[in-house]
Amino acid sequence: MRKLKDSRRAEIVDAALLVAAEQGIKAVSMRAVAARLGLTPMALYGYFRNKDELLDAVIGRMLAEISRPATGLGWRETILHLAAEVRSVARRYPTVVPLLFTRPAVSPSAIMVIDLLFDALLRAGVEPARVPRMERMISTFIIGYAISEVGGRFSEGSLDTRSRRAQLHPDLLPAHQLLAEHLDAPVDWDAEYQADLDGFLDIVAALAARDRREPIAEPRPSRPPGRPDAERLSRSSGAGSRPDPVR
Amino acid sequence: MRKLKDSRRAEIVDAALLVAAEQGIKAVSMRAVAARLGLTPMALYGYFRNKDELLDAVIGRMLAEISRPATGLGWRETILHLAAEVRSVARRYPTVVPLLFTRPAVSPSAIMVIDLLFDALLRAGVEPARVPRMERMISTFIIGYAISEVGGRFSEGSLDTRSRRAQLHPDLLPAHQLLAEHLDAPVDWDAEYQADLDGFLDIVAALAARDRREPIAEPRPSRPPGRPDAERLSRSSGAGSRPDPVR
DNA sequence: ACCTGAACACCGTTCAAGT
DNA sequence: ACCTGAACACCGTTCAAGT
Repeated sequence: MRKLKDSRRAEIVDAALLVAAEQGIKAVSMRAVAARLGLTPMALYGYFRNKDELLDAVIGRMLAEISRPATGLGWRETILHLAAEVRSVARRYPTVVPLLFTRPAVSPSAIMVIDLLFDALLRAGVEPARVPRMERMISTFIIGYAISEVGGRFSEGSLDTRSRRAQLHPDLLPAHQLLAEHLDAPVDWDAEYQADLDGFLDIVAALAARDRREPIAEPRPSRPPGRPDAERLSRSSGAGSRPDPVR
Repeated sequence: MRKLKDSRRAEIVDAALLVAAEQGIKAVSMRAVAARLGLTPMALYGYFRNKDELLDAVIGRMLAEISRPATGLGWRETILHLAAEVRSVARRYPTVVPLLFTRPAVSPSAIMVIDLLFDALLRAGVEPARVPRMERMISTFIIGYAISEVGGRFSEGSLDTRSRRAQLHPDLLPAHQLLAEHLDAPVDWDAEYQADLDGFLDIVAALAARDRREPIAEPRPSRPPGRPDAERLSRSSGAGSRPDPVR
């Protein structure tokens, strides 16, 4: 089992990812993957104990498409890079992404991404004891948002006020009525994602400062530095810049 | 189709949820659900167009177990209540929860929960235009964290440094090496969830203040009011209380 | 109005066998 | 070392029929 040719194993995983990309995750059957390689289903069991193990490998293969951040990038740009990569991978393989939340992050590529996040947070000056949970929060947000977007949790069905009202008596949804005009507005997902993530990173910066570790000197490229607070969370929602209450 | 007895429909959904709770989501087949009711699989197709539609109803049924927050609760307690309810539902039906991220939130119970969140954010004083995305961020975190915990993304496989090192050459994981002592420490998930969520709510409060809408007077029960910042994010990680850099 | 029976085109996986 | 064939116990869903 362990010494079957690795190249064959890779071929199988590639085939599975292709099937997923082309026909959805439901189409990824041992039989379909084997057929794509001109094999019998049973051939795969020489390389994977069962289908779950194959799917774990598919997740790893997908995450392996995340490119390493360029060396010399600051901690903030590193995280933004990784977040953008996750997003682009999610769009490339939308039906595979939900598996990320379903299986533990055990593949080498997943662990390497986590290591890069750890490293970035340490460079940000976050206290080491706090780094692991900070990483969990950030990656929960990044993955959660990616899945929600491609998986349809944010899609029309959930946004359209009219279809909601059609299902429930309006009186049961008072807040929806108050927000009606804002619920049907088109959403710029890229901007929202970017702004929310920026907000997170401002918090990271604030925590790092609080930890009294010298944050790596690193100007924020997109706006003047020195305002490590939650302001970014509101950026793309149309409010003008107002005095900042937390500083 | 539309006028088949609603009670029968509910029986079917209940049966499906029971099968899921007892034998996992994979065991929820049209055949198994039907058998539990003494029916033929084909009987279900009178009530649901297909299996996906049944699963959507199962999600709705699960969310219907979320209890309404008591009237008179403040916005903050309302959100904390809902978050705690999602968490407890997730533990009750761990294998069903991942479906939350897979299907749009279209069931009446999902919409009602969202309406309660909208209402809480409005009462917090958040500008209406900003409420929908604030809701998306909060519920992404709440659901994402719930799934990660029950679904195993945070489980041993992903936390144990030793097993990671066994897979990859240590030199490839420099940050893991630096953090080794903190990675094997036991995690109090409840405390982490609570603290992170508190951090979010501090941000909400800060944004509301910035929006210049009068926040509903509402003392924070768990600590002195008036510090709407990111501090809570670090609460349970062992750092003593230090001067707050953002205020 | 509600349900069944038979059939079709699929699954994952085991076991034994082939080269 | 690598793969196949046959078989088992399952799937979701369609169609026609029953009461």
